[in-house]
Amino acid sequence: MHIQIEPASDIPIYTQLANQLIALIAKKELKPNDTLPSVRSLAADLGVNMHTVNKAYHELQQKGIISVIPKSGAVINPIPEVSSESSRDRMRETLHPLIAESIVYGMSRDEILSLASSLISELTEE
Amino acid sequence: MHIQIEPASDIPIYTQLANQLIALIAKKELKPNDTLPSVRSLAADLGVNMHTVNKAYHELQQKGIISVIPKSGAVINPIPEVSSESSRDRMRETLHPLIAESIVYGMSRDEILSLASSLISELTEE
DNA sequence: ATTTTTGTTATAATGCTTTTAGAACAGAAT
DNA sequence: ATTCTGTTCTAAAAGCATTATAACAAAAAT
Repeated sequence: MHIQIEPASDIPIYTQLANQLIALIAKKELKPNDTLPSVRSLAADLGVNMHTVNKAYHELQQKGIISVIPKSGAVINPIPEVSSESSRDRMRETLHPLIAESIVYGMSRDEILSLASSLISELTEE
Repeated sequence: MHIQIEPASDIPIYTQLANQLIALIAKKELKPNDTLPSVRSLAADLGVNMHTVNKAYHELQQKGIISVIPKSGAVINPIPEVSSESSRDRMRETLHPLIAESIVYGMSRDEILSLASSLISELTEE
């Protein structure tokens, strides 16, 4: 499972890990019902602490993306057929400051939408 | 200047402040060449420390959005006619994990693009 | 059935970030 | 000449991120 952690990044390790797992799920390289590596083995692979991996898993669980089953392991949840309103609301709040920043950088509506479209393609057709 | 800080948020105060200033600039409620309040007066208005406001200002300066002039004040820079490649690259990197998350939540391409479009409208026509 | 592996929990230590506070400085603005 | 400005310094408190050990009980593997 191609995961790369940059210890010197200003993004916390557990967030880097969660983000890359989300990308793998979006790309369907990880599919619903697949099991994730145990926190101990993945921590060993990445050269980080068990608790750091555990924190990433629980962040994903809190977002409803995986289920952590005590004493057993972590399983990827099905991707909803239709997104929930709470998910959409959350994404709107998260996206808001980034869209504002793009505008302030001089990006046009089309430029922003093309960027988003390009990222969607990269994450679904790659 | 309608700025609202939530001290209990998990988003740092200086980031909340920077985000809201960026939104005000995107909405053209703050225009190029406008001066921002002094760090002391804004800190007093918001009930936070001078250094917290100063940190927000310097984050905006590092992003090229304002210029902090020593012993004088902070001024809003012009919005570039055309966005720089480095800005676009940075936004792409920042947007990547959020688009992935949206996909995993079951949002369709159109749903994501509509959300982005709606946020752009909200930030430019409001 | 026994051993291994699993997630959970607890404690502890370290370093970094965030926030606040107070003070002093020198240049700009009034 | 006075006030206001951003800058710099020191200091402290609180929280977060990361690592390290260790122990526990249940699931999985043998």
